[in-house]
Amino acid sequence: MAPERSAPRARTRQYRSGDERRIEIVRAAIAIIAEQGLRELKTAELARRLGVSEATIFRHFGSMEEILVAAVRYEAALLRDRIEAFEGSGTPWERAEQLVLSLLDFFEETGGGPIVIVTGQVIRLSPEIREIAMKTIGLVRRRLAALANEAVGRERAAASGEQVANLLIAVIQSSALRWVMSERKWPMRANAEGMLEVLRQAVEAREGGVA
Amino acid sequence: MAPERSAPRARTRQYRSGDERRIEIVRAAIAIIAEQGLRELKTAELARRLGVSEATIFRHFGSMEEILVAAVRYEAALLRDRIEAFEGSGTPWERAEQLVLSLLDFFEETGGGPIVIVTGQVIRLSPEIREIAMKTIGLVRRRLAALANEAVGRERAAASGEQVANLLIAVIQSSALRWVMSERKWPMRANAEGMLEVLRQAVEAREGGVA
DNA sequence: GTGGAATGTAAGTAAATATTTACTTTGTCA
DNA sequence: TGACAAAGTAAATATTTACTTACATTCCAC
Repeated sequence: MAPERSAPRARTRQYRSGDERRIEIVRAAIAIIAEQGLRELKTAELARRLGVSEATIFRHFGSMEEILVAAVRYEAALLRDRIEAFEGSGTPWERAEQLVLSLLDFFEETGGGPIVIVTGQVIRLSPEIREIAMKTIGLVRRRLAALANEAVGRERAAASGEQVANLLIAVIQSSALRWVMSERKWPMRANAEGMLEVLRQAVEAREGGVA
Repeated sequence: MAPERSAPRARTRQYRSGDERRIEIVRAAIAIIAEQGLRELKTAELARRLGVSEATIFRHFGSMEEILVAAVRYEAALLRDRIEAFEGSGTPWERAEQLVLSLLDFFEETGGGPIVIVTGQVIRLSPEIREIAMKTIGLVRRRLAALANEAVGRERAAASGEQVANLLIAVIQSSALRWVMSERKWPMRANAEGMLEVLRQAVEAREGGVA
């Protein structure tokens, strides 16, 4: 039968451990930012989503600012783990492509959370948050640059590998942005695959190259 | 000599025509978003920047929402004009490169305003704003796609020109994001030039191509 | 099973923010 | 010149928002 007319709160309190609750809060915060934008992140909205009172949120965090820092830390850690766990197979270029696509799949799996870091949406919240975000993007960049450098071949100037890595980051950011802007209708993976195909030709041109 | 200790308002009222004032307001709004992010856009901050009272703002706009819509419209129009005015010279590919760099220069000249459209920062404010922003990006994309298609050559599948255009958009977005994230230290133009050089090779590989 | 610690919340409060009101100053044009 | 419209504002008001307090419930170690 129908539950309640419009239960303002779950009838029975949902007790959680502090750690669990903090993670719930952090994930809800990221979800709101990813789905509705930073402006819509409010304590009331957070409480509503979790089905708890606003006071509960402040039992576990001292301020909104703390929630934001924890949220960005949390997403950054997820992203870092994903990158470090990545292996891939085949040629360096194939692995670079796989990494890009794997990250985009990851964005989609996790509801777009890491996108708020990768597209700089949170960067102006505080210097601390900025640093975490920048460090994380730097990590992605270095990983891609390593693969790109291998793919391009060592005889060429190292700079070109960096530029290919920049392009791969650009593909990630652009695909993510288009996904968000299209209200998640435009698939990131398909979007990226088309661009990667073009890039592959540049890399092959370099390999076969002038030399 | 020193003006006032900390004049809370200009001693003499600054009268403007309604049209002028509305443009001032709209530009200040965009400047705040571009420099400090959407969260920092407040009527008080807007009034402070313009040296007028908050009531003045509401004489010219019915609500904050209206200001936002007007601001996005305004920036979109600037961007559209810039694209339509663009000519360029040389081969189609050279002109495509020039257009990308010209847009980045434009972002910098105008204090980063159009970036809030191109990187989707305002897209979730309202359906109306979303539509304006999407339309504008679509315009950029089509212009680049036309040039890219010419550059790639007609004998190849039309899809590839589209993909090259997507990459050019990606270069624009990524360069702009990096500029914003670096607190405007990382130069957009230099960043993009490196990537364009790599892309050129892909296009040339296509031209000379398998055929 | 009990008592203290952890978790939860209803009902606040204070500050911030958008918006309105009632009134003043300035421009303009007949 | 004077009167009407347009622009400006100080001082409210209404609402939203982050955060607190005082108390209730649940967990868990003993």
